Amino acid sequence: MRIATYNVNGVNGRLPVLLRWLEQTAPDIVCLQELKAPQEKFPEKAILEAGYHAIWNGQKSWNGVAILSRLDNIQEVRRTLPGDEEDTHSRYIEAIIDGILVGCLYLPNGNPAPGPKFDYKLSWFERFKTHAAYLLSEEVPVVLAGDYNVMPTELDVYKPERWLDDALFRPETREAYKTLVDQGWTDALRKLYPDEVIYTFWDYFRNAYGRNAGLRIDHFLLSPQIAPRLKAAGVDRDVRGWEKSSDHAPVWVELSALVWNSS
DNA sequence: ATGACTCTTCAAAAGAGA
Repeated sequence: MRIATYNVNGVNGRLPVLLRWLEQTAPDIVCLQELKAPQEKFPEKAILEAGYHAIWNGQKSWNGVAILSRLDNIQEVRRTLPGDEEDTHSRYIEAIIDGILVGCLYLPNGNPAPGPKFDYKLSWFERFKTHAAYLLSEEVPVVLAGDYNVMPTELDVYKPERWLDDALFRPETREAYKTLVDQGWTDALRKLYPDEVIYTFWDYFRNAYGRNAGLRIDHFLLSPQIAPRLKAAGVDRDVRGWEKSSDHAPVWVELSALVWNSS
């Protein structure tokens, strides 16, 4: 079972890239962020023809998240993050697929910081932590995948000293991520590659991809009921080099079907 | 320290992204 997450940066503008990547790598489940499309403009037909059923939460111009599955077995649980009825951003959607609860998130960027956008980021983060703690209390297999807009440590930034005041790297943001993980989650890529430089984003400026001036901001968090099934994980780095690519690359985890019980 | 690029939209300039 392969689950992937991909910030597409415009699901219609990037559709050829998305379809090519789906065909090449054929993940079982896909979380998409930054659809940048209203609900009625989601390319459902093209996605279906590519072999995927989908649920999505669109929004005009910005945000937007979706969950795709090769099997028609998506049980939608929610399409908003609990805790603030006033929040109009489409940044969260959650479903149960094959007994796995999948949460697809697009955490706010938060720049410029400090300011109202940074406040929104931190309050969204707090709501997300509250919900994540609830999911842990359910003691079921949970995968929280998406664009967290956080570089967790200095290892995750090409030049940490340049990002100290940025909303993606400020102490408050890193602390929020750390306390989230410390609830009992496994950061899948760091678990398998504790010391490696891994990036999931390279901006469009100054040949950042060519220079490998990247960031690791797209993450997979696994609950204890599924973390032992983690077999492999990686970044489809080459996709970032394709024509008309998103500024993010897809990230994936491979989960074994069964856990070996040593007792 | 700036600005580099690319997306979106009542469709030209502007906001957002990270």
